[in-house]
Amino acid sequence: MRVSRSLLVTLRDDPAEAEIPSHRLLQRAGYIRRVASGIYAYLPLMWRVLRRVSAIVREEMDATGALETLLPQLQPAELWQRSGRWAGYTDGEGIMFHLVDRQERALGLGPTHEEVVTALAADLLRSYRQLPVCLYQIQTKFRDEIRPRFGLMRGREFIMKDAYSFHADPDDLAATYAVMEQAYSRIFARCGLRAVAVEADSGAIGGSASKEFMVTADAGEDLVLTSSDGRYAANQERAESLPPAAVALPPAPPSTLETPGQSSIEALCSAHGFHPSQIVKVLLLVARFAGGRQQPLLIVLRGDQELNTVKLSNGLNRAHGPSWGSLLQLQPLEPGQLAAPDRLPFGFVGPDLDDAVLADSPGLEPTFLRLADGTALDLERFVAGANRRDLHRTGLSWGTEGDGVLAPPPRQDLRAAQPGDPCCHDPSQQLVAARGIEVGHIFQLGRKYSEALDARFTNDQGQDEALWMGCYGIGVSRLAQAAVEQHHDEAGIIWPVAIAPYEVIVVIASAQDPQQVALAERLYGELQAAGVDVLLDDRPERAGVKFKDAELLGIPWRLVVGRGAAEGRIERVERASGERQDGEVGALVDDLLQRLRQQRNPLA
RNA sequence: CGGGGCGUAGCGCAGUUUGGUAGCGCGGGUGCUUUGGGAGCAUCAGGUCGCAGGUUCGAAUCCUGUCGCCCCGACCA
Repeated sequence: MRVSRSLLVTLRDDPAEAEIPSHRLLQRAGYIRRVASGIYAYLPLMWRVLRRVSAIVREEMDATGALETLLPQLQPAELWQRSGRWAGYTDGEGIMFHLVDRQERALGLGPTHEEVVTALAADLLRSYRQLPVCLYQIQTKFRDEIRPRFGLMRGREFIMKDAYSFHADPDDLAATYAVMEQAYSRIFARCGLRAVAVEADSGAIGGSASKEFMVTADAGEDLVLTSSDGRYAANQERAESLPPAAVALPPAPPSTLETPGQSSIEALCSAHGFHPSQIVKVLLLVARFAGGRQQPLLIVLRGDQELNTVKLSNGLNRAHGPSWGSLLQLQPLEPGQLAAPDRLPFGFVGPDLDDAVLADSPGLEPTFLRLADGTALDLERFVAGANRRDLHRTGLSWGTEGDGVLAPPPRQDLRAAQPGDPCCHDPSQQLVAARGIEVGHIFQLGRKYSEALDARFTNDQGQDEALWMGCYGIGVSRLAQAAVEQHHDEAGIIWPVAIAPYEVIVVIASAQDPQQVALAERLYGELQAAGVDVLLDDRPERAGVKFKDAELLGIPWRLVVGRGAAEGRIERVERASGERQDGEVGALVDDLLQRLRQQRNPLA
């Protein structure tokens, strides 16, 4: 392709709306344009990148035996009602775009395809002899994100590869899950990304085992915790760790403590010399369930620990979802929700707070659901609020009766793992925090969807049973931007060869010099004939402009035809290393072709 | 949804406090010079100042409403 004909529009200034480097660069170098919030046009250069990423994804998916399909984006509400997800995905802060057609039928734009693919499986799969099967597609997904941001990172319309596997038993599912994990590692490696697989929460999609693939980058929206020996990595939502040891509170009889205005752990510690682990803190929340129940929660944690809301939500769903409907929302209890806010001394609350503070509050259940993390329950003695303003108690303990003895709430794992915590697999290792961009997520779904949508097959015993399912996603457009986030410098993008829009750019230093033009044209033709994706910068610009653009675009190799053209000499510059070589055309090109063969597929 | 900010030429911005009929840089066209690291000079084109009401002799500027966009948070396969 000739640059003069390529609709290349680069910007000299950073676009005002872009915050992170990858978004700025993609916009500035003419790869994407915003059409509306979270909705982008992929310009010709970007489309080439996306096609190359897709090609790698296809090769690796095909290699696992998966079958490519294309499923509808417009989906009937009825399917989603059958899986039980319609309300959750469309009400309130649901993320599904939905509409009503001229016949008053409700439809949604697919944010994911479990329903459609499971309905198809129900129709097509009848016998264990057909299993396992894995279907995949590369297609645009729609999600009405609460806050789209960072360009393609969190868009409302984006390209995704999603795959769904069907199995006769859980072992076979686990085997395919392992194959997919391998395929994913290969895909990210081939795309030139440093990615780590981390244990993850399976979230709203449901299921048991789940892993996320994270591209490490400062702009990442997720916090990943890894052990320094590399044997453990997990999303913080899901991470497990050993709690750091508590500092024992010296034995003393129970007593009250004047704590004027000391409503935070820090204030308490600095005023009285406590260690945060000697204090028991109480969080008051309200959980809203699909059945309409608004349940006040009293959460007890050790003072140095933080609540992991994902663990709490999962626990609530498990214990109460069947009777109260699924958990919709978890929010702090606000004084405004109480009939008599004055009765509740926020900041001085202890685990034994009386349910009476909730009395007559409209909409709220009249009693707290009380839960305590093990770290708090394992304290022998502790400090806690006295349930009266400006007053705490010390020398408290857990038990059934006695002075200063509080009834322990039911135990549940609620604490968030933190950087610096000892690792479960080896207490001598500590967790280290890194930011990550989620580019892939694989799940063992189990039978959640097949049971809901009645996707059944006949097993080898002649019995009818629900299919076992897995699902596997890769954010294709997000992956492309994540690559930029990981590979750029001051001057612009530095594409890995495997996903670059073009592998080589031939720059004519002076388009007025017929000798330069002739040599560049010859070179351009030869490279094309050799199967190289090559750009020819034939614009009548000054050399400096073309060099800047080549760097901004991030083309891995630049061949400059300039002063040496008459002697058949050119300059070759590698974008990533900045390494320059002057030499005779033929030799430099031969060497380049060799390097390209290797760089196109680092795993080959 | 809560908090904050911004909508003025294709892009980046000034002008708004104190109302007087719109400007700068980049980019685009043309001509001359220049020609290996985002050139110089000259010249031209390009804006219903997001939109709708209102106040005023007069509104980019003041008031009301509305739409859009960005950031933080909540939220999120």
